[in-house]
Amino acid sequence: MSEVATILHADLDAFYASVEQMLDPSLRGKPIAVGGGVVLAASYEAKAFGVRGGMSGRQARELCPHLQFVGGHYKDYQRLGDQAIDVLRDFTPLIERISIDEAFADVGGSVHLFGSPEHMAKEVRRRVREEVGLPISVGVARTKHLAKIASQVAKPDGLVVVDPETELDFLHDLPVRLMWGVGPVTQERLAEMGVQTIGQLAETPGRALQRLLGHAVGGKLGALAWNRDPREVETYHRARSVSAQSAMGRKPATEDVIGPVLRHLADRVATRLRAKSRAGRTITTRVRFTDMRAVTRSITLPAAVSATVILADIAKDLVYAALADHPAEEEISLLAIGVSHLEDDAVLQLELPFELEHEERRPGTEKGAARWVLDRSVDEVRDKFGRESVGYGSVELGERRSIPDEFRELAERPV
DNA sequence: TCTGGGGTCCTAGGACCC
DNA sequence: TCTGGGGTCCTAGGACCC
Repeated sequence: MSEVATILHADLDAFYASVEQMLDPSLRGKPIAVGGGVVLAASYEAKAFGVRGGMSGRQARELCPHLQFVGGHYKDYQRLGDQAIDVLRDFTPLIERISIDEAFADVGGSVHLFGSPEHMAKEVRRRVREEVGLPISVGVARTKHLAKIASQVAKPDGLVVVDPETELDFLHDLPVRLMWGVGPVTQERLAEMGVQTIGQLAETPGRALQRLLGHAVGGKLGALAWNRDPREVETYHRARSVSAQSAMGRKPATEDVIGPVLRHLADRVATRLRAKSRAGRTITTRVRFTDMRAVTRSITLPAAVSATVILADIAKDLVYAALADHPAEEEISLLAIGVSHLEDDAVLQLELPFELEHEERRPGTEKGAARWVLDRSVDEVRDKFGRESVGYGSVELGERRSIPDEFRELAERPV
């Protein structure tokens, strides 16, 4: 086992809110939130009032009457997030980006160039502050799990280095909620057993944990509590599914609502699949009712699909199947489409001359091919003239969506 | 004036095959 | 006729992450 702490976890603080405060100095020092109906990010001044991400706008305003909601500069989020991670890249190519504002780095091979990991962490923080203008917290430790916890402990705008000699002292007094994989439900289940800290978790017999939390979760948490984390920094990652969803507040479950929304979602998902030269065999839809209960329906096809119209047609069948099983529900609050079981799309990669050979793989045969050709030309026009130049579903929607499409793209991971 | 959006992984039961 | 076990795939639902 490596005895040196070489893993960095860097995490921009209150990211969207910090960007807004950087761009508009009049917002600095004030409680602000990015979002509207729901809080996407809150500044530390707002967090002091108990405002948290994911909270409804109304609830946030009750907690913090002077809370100021600011519009999202979505393009800037992407640009500045990239810029901050690029600072990390100056120290090592071994970067695992987890999201727009967060990444692991293994600097073990860079010590002879740049000095100790702690020194590099300080440099990263200094440069991100000076060159990007944003606060970033960094944890340094021997494992990813410890580094991630360390950066959380370091927030806001701090640095925590976990000495390999004192790892268990660091870990065992912390609440279990800080562990990767412990959410509200698991925290509550553990609390019922009297387990509040990671140290108490480590003292709990593995069998009891697995009985309470299931084989996988119980085993994983037990290992982490005993400070065994075998994970390495992974620089390459491929998506296993692609999905899109649309919350609708409260709408009647009728064709004039469902049709346009599903076509729009299918368009988003299928366009992204084709851009990655991928297609998927399993189509999943989700319908959420007004009381927040949700049902899913899925089907696995013999061949992978990426054509917009085919996806929309299948999704529609699945949604109506779900609704047929819940005849009492007259209103819905969300629709979603997902595609998984992804494959590289040979047709797309080889282009037209080889298309006929592969046609039989696609449901609908020659119709499928014709749709694919149409979809590709739409993709090309949009590449040249912008997404809105060709409408599909979105035009019919004819209303402003609460979350702009640019923001949705931010959640995308590299292919 | 309402609870966003995009992902990963796990579990459990059933179908089907050997 | 009843009885067994193992493996794989599919479907529905959940917990969790950012």
